[in-house]
Amino acid sequence: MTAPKHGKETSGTRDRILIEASRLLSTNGYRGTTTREIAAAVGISQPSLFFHFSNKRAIVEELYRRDLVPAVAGLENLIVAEASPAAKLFALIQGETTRILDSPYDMRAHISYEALNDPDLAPFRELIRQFDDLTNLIIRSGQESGQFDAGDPWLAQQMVSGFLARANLFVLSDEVRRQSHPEEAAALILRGLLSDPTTLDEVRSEAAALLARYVPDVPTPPD
Amino acid sequence: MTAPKHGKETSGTRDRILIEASRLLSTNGYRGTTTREIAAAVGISQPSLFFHFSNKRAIVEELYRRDLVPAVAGLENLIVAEASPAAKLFALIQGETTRILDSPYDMRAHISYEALNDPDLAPFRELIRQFDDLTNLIIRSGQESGQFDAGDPWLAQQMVSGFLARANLFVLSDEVRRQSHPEEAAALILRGLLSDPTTLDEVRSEAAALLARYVPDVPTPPD
DNA sequence: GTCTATATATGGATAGAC
DNA sequence: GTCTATCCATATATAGAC
Repeated sequence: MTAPKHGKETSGTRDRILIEASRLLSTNGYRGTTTREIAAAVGISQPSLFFHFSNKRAIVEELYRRDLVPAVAGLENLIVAEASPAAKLFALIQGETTRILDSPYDMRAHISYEALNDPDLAPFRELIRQFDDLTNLIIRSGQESGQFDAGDPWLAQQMVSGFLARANLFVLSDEVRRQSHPEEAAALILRGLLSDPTTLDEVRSEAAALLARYVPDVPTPPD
Repeated sequence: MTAPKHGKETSGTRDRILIEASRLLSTNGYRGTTTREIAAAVGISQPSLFFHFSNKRAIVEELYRRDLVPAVAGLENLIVAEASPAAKLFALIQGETTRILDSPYDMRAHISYEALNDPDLAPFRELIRQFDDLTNLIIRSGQESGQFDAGDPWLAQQMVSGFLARANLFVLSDEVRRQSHPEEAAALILRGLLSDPTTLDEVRSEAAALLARYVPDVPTPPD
């Protein structure tokens, strides 16, 4: 298993497989991406893939693990923090957008859930559901406290999740500004939700403090 | 070609193929959906598909044509209408969401663009780009007139497009309310954009008049 | 308009050498 | 850790009967 001492540098080839696979999977879909294509992109022969991963599904599994586990962990950290719902939601949108933009993997694929249709990947579909539920929870508590306008919390959650899913597409664009866009996106959505939009600046600074908490641990893959 | 007299009732089997194919394509992706599966869902043998469509790609082509052509046509109608940018954007979000919810086809697939990766489907990718550009145009003109807050128009457009793409996913949910949600979604986004949120009700009624215009023609497929 | 039979290609994964 | 050769399953599409 060549366990690394310093937490980084897992294998080299293995990481390159994940990166190239994420791009191909996002572009051509799960069954549309062949192991030959992945191998060619990495620069090894097709059977060599199976030294690093037991099968094609295992590659996707690892990608979703690296993408979703930190996302849910970060959101859980936000939930339990001491802050107003608006600040939590602001930090969620800003933090998630930043995380997506900084990720070495191209996770556009997860927008469509196509790869997740495999029954073996059901646990990850469950993680997405959990993420959506927690987002919903923040919105509802904001509505109950009066900080958010009344309205269907489900719809507001779809708006947030829809934007975050879209953020995975930003990797394709040269228009994205890593520095300002995550915060601007959060402000745009919060303005739509806040009962009193003039409180946006308070929310923003409260969220800035919270964001320190939104630094998910990098999980150690068991494979 | 058995040209229909009354505009409806194209073929029967052909329509059923499109409906079942849209579901399967959205669930399993383009290359993940086999012609055998589609045929089985329709209740015919696999080779019988090729009587109605020359090949698998032609099915996807027709689906995207039926989905995207009305969408762009409706948006173009809105653009040339006499109304404020905010009213146009409101009508766009409400109208598009309604159209998506009413569509007989499950177009979740187009969220990921996966099927569109085929070079032969490039024209439809172009249509999506056009739709996004027109949306961007409305937002920019609203910012220039001062009706919308300053901010990156690209980001605001991504928010709108992200939500509309997400709306394709609503077919999976039993939480969606066809009547109220399209309008509520439009209001939520507009509140985030308007310089003066108190004008939302004026915008809403201006949009209601516009929506009559947002009734795209059903295109006659050439195939 | 739908069927059975089948040609032909391509994909995931293994065996075993180096 | 990577290679070549190869097995076996599955996919699209065609041929031709009914």
